[in-house]
Amino acid sequence: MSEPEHDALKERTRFDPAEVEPRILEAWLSSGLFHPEAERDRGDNYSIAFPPPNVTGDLHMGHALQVATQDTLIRYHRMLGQPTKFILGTDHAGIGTQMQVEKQLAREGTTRQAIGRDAFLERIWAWKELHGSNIVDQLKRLGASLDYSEERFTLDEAYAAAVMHVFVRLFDRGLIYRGNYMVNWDPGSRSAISDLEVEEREVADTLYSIAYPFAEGDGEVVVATVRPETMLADTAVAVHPDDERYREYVGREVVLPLVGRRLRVIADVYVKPEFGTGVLKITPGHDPNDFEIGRSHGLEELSVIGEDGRISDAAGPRFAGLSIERARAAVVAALEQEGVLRGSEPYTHKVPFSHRSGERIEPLISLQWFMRMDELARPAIDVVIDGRVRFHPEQQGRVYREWMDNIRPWCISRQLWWGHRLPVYYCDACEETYVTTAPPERCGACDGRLRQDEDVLDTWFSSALYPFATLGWPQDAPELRAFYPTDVLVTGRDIIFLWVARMIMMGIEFCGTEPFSDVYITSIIQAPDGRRMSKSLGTGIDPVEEIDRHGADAVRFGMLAMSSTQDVKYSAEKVAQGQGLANKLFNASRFVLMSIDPDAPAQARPAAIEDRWILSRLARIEAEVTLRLARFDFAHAALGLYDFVYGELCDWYLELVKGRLAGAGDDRVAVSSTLLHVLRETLALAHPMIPFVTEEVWSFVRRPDEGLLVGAAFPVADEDRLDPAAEAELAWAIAATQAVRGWRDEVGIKPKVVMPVRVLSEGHDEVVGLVARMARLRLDEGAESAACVASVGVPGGTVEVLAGEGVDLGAHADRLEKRRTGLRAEIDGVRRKLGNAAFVAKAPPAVVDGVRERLAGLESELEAL
RNA sequence: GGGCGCGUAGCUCAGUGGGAGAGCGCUCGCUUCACACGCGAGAGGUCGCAGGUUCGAAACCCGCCGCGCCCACCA
Repeated sequence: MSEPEHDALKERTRFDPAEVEPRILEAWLSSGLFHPEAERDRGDNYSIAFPPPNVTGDLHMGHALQVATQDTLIRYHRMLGQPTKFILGTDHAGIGTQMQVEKQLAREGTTRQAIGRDAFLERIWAWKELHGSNIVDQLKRLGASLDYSEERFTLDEAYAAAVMHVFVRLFDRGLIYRGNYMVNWDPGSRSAISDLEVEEREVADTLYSIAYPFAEGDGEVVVATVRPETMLADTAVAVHPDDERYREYVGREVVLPLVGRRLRVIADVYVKPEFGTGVLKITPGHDPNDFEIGRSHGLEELSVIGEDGRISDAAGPRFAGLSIERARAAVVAALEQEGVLRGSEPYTHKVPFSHRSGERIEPLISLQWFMRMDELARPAIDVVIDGRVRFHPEQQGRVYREWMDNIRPWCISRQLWWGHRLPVYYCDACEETYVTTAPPERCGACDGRLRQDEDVLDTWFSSALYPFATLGWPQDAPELRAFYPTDVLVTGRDIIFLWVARMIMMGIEFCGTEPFSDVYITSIIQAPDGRRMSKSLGTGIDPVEEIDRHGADAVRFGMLAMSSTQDVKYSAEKVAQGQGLANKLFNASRFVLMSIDPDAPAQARPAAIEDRWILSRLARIEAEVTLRLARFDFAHAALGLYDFVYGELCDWYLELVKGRLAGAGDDRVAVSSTLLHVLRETLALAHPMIPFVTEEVWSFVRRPDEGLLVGAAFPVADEDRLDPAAEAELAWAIAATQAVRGWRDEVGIKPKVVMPVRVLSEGHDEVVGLVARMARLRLDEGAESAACVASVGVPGGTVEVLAGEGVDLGAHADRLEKRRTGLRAEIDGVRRKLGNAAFVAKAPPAVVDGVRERLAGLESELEAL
């Protein structure tokens, strides 16, 4: 380090993320290290496909957590020397994006229908250009080492071609088909949505009882319903076949009130005799269960609710055009008037709502495109069973299998404009349909004009191809060969079915192999009060604001420390802890750089017991972090690092060697060498987790021939440096230091006073000097020189305090007595344990010996007092 | 209805068979020549409740109480 550098560093008493981060980021980006060349085959290459954020969205805490974990893995593997690719892409997010732009249009007093499909799509693309780069800037601020040079978008030409290719192939295989089925209709987005986009909410409704008179006029049956308005589309009434009460009714006819239609009484095992009256009205057009029953009995399927969520003309002039709520009130009033309303009671139950628009789902029969999933699911279940895909935590694999075992057809068409339009063409003149990526100009059968299907695909259909469509599939691209399959997929629990399962199915189907070997499921970050983090609730916390406040390293560390196998509340304290670590590491580094011999090489040169100790501890933390990362245990990796830096490196080692650094001669060179070595290893060890501060400090400690830390080697634990003897000695020294400090504090001896003492403790000659330094003691070997005025118990011995200046003993008698009482209680407990014959006989000898040793230690301390 | 998870210091959470821990907060002391976003020392816990297994349980088993999440077609 040059003198000006040295002086500049001296002034920087705090780590300033706002000043450092842009500089470091720029260095990384221009280094080209985020972009691996795809020149080799898969081999030991390492890749992760970052879950594509919505293109017009903002970074949220879930992203911050995912960046922290994935980028830690990516940086770690890059430092292991593996060609490493962190795949970047954004998602067009069909419904979400379209609805945002529709809202914008609404503010302008127009609609997408009014401006037309082409103009509308232009508007969305313009919107995307405006907002799309935002998310990438935010990812950079977190330090995500994504391959920014190859950013993908799910509507890119090449990506879209992959989607079309998949659709046609699955159609040709007979897995994709078109048909009239009951779907979840979202009146908000005016589109069908899949089962997975529906959420159930508790709603307080009313359960109405309605009498349906027999056609012959001899009595009635009473049905119960929470949706009286759907009675207008009833086409049957059902009872359970074994229900004695109604057996004779089966086959008879009732008259539908208000409408006058005759309905057959049918028998079906679906009906629960114990619910309500045991008679169920059947509305195949507006209820999923009734739809199934209707199909199996060949019932007519009537529809009285339109795609706008209002009563349609089919219901007749009396109710047509009414909203569901008003229609319900009107129907109930009419039923009452007709004298067939038999009762009503409050009823709370679960009702489906659209996850996207928040509106209540209308089950409707609709002509849609579906995909049969059972055939694709089978091999995707197998790869999880035989361990080729491993879930972390494991139980998520069971959740996955449970869902896959019961998988149902997927409604893949959406009545939207923003997305991949179906490669399906209909002939205007005849019945011909073409499903192809290369449609002919005109119909091959009748030469009629072709018209493309209006619908687009569910966004998740394209997302399912993400790990290979981003790498150039279906072309035989070098990137695909080099980086598919990817290694780990990191995402939240909420999209295991929506995304993870479908990627596994599609990866196996189209690439012949599962798209990743490990699935790490992250926590869902909740607001500090335990509620969901969301903008609408006002509980959201913006990761970028947190970066502004605490720095990117702090946010990353906090996220890693928070990460868990279950949902976690956002912890500002963990982020602050990360900020503390970054600052601590920075300042410790300043101290090292300003104190060491400038000519000392970075190498382990232990010249004293504390050197052997820190090298041993370093080897242990290196092994631990490595193990934790391999197990996706980020919290313990981060917190273990924190403990090492604070609890061992800074609190003890730096303090222990200050005297030697202030000295001269070869020992100063030796300790400087070791210190520099330990610092460099620590920086490299910490870099994957807190990259900015470590890269910044690295610029001061790297050799002229070395590049950025991001491209340096990850440290390997040196087992030869493990030194249990040195660890035991330092453990004693630390305990002794703390005992003496505690005593001094209690008795009120001023911190500056150097207290004369005599240490009576066998076998710690190598470290008593260290205790003296740390506890401000003067070791008085001349035993006769001063009188012993007090004694302090330390493990396995005692420290006699001698008379001296500043040694004013006040309340120490109390303290000693307190300590004695505590010791006696502890000794009693341990003796009782040893007196238990069963314990001595049955417990492992090592445990018994350990307890005996502990007793001996406690006894000698008590005796010393 | 089925499944999963959680109840440990004031708060947020580690610890999963042998001496109750961390961060934050709190108290006391310290302008110690890296850091006051600091350093040192402390206080604070019937480990949800009740049984069981074991020489030994915060941890393993059973039950109960409380909280959360996921899945599921009872109108």
